[in-house]
Amino acid sequence: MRIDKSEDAGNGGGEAPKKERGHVHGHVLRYMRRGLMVGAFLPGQVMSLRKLAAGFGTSPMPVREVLSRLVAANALEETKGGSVRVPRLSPEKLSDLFAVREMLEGMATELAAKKATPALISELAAINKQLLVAIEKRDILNCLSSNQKFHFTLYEAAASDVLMPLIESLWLQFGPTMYMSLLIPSMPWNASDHEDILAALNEGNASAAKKGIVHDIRTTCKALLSVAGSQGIELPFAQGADLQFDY
Amino acid sequence: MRIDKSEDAGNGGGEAPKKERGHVHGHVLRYMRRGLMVGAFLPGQVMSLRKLAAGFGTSPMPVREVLSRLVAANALEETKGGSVRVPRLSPEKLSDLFAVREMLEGMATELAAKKATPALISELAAINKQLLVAIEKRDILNCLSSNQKFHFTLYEAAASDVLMPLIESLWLQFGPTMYMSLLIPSMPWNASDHEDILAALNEGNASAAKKGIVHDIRTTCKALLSVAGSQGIELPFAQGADLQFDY
DNA sequence: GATCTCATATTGTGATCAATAAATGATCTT
DNA sequence: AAGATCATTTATTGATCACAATATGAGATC
Repeated sequence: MRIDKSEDAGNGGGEAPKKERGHVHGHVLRYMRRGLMVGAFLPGQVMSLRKLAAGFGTSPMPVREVLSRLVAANALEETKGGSVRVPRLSPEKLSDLFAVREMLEGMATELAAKKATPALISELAAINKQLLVAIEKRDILNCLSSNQKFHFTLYEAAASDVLMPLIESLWLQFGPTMYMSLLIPSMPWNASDHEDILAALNEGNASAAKKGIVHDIRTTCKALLSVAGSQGIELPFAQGADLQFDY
Repeated sequence: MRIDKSEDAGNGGGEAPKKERGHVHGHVLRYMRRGLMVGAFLPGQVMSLRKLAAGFGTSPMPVREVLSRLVAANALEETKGGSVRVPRLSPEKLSDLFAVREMLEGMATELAAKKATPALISELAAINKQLLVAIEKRDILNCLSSNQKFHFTLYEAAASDVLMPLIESLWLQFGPTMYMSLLIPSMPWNASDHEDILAALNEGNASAAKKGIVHDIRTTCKALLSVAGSQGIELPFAQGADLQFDY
């Protein structure tokens, strides 16, 4: 069969729009997921199929599928009109979210600690060093990124393909709010719990590692709630409708 | 087979293609979710967009979106070719699944117990009565259905819109396997833990209620694993490719 | 000046189409 | 006769089209 795909190369004045089939939505999904965790999208922002498709250089169809999946993962919510937007979290929901995080990520940490290898620990230490640098420079993007990397490489070591998707769903949910909060000057940035966790992993003390993660999560939650209480979660943000694809 | 979502009847000799816009996929999604929990789909079964669309009397498009969401919720998995199928659970994954169930549903039960009203308790008691009847009659369908109803009305009382979706995701995952296992004669059917939970709720004893749920889940897990061990999870089933929409 | 109404534009939804890729079956060769 | 190759069929995927509902804005009315 194989009908000679041909005319991309030799075609001099190629008018062909270069069809390029094959699984675009995987790309888009990864991009959006990362974007949600790292602050490319803001709470309350509505996602437009056509705008996003234009941004990704594709048709609305793959984007529709991706948004659909993110809605299913509770990372996005749909309005009565069928549009999807980034949810705006109430302090209560944020609190619930972090309570569940403590359980799930605590469990993952415990499992991971029991399987921890020296290679894993040194990898985590390296990531934490990057995090410290990002904190030093007040670099929100790299701070979120390396913090996420630290947690997820740790949980990945638990090798539980049932815990992992649940944890990811939670991170997708609080991601945008987390980014918003880091914009506030009074928000404390620290990674002291990570040091404790590394120490616990070195000692092979699983329950101490778990305690460390739980403390880390609880501290973050308190910080988030305090800035939410002082300034209100709903900050006025100007860039509302526009996207930032350059990260 | 024809699902007949609404006014097919009134249309006399309707030649009109019956455009019927407006959110078909909600129907399909609810139907599929229930179907997964109640045994309409079997582990290993591959879902055909066209077949399903024909069954629902719609085009492949809304079905595609629904399947996409179910994949995102880990209720279905996609093959390398892009098809989606009902996952076949390994004993290890089943065990992991139920370990997480214990945590999440235990937490939900504890919260629910603290908010339990007499109305809720009597509702749960009524549902449990239906369950007992179903067990008596060895009616798999109503057994699964009322068991699911018992658990979910209990968890619903926790009023946590972060726990609920996670729990639903878990149920969607083990649903098909659960149905398979109930087909095995040696599988024990009982609802004794539910009685204990009702008693705990009546006493306002939250931790006892939690213990009851955890015990219920653990018992179910052991039963599932034992039949998996004796007969293997992968039973040969004939109806593989066909669907049963009539439940 | 505020509110209600209507027209416009933008959005999502569902259907159809073209094209790729996988699965299936048949034919040919060894 | 058994295995491999190739063609046919069927599957999903991405693009485009038509329609409906919603949101937005301007204009008129009270």
